[in-house]
Amino acid sequence: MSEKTYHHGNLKRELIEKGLAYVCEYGAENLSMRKLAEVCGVSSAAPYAHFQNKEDFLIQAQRFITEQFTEMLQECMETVKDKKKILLELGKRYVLFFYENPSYYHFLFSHGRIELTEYSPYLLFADIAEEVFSEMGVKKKARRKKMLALWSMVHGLAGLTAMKGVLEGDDLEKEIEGILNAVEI
Amino acid sequence: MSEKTYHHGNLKRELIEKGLAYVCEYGAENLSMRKLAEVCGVSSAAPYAHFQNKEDFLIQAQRFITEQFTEMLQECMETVKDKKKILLELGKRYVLFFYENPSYYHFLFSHGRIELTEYSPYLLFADIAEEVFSEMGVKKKARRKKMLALWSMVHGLAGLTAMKGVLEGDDLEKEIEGILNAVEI
DNA sequence: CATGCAATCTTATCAGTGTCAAGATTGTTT
DNA sequence: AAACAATCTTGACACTGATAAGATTGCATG
Repeated sequence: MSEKTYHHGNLKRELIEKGLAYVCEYGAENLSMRKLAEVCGVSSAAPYAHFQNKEDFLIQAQRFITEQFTEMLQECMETVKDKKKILLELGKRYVLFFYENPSYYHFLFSHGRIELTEYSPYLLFADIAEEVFSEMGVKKKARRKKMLALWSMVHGLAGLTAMKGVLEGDDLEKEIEGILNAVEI
Repeated sequence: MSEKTYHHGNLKRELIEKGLAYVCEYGAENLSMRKLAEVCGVSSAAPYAHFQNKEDFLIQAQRFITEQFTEMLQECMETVKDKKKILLELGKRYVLFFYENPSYYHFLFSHGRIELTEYSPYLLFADIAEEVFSEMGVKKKARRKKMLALWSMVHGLAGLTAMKGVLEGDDLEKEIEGILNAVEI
């Protein structure tokens, strides 16, 4: 495990994991490829065997988080049987995911790097929302509006909680629930 | 005006203005102090007479935008007489402000640089919202929840529109209005 | 097994960046 | 006019992203 061999063996994966840990601790703007290489005990040019450039690394690291986010939402969908409560539950998880790692929110949505036109897991929530509204018999135009309103609220609340000092309760889950329930959609 | 003197005379202001223009065109991550100095026709160390460091420059540039944002909201408040429509109108302006300059949204909210605990103009919207709810007779606890829900939605919608491809209509103003009206607060 | 190939890693090296110290130039005050 | 503070330049340092050339290794093919 800790043998020093010429070939690292698992560098790409370790770069991403250590990189994300670094982002969480020191912020994305302080992450450098060289420091990252050093942390992984490898020369400063080694990462460029796995990533075209820094931008490419950041994109792949974002995808890594994105996958976890998607899995979390999908797992949530399967556990919640009550179709009526599913939107609330998904929203709560959406917000909590980024509350637990505020750095991820900034890291993901900061640089306009993420395209929302193509399919992206962040649309997952939007898709589910639209589906639920559809089952509730809401018509297409209104459905899209409701979906965007809900998605905006959830995404916005995630952003606000990722900033300092907006939400501070002992029972955050209840607090989020209360906010999301404060509007009639 | 375009005389080349040793003392620039208005450098601090020009650095901020040209800096923001640069951010809008090429993105905040490509802005460097040296390039900025060059654009202003001044040596690379000159900016450091006006700003402690890059971070300090960014903060002051953010304040510059923040002031415009605040003025815009306040002007909006004065023109709209109907108290019931004021929240919708403010929300619309909030979103449109960042739609017109998506770079500003990323520039302002990306780096966790902005503290929302202390008084910040972004709380202005929240403050007004809470006031309006208060006049509507909503009680304190519920009022706060409604306020946060509305603020989240507006702020989130601003964020989504600042990304590519979420909102694309001929009449964007109507579209935003429709979305904000899709929920009963 | 050995030979060759492709992947991986290292060692320079380059241009660009943030930042500072020292000194030059200027506006302002006394 | 002289002194001072503000402003700007030059020159330097360490750090960064990135590339080219070469070293080391795993693996497939004969």
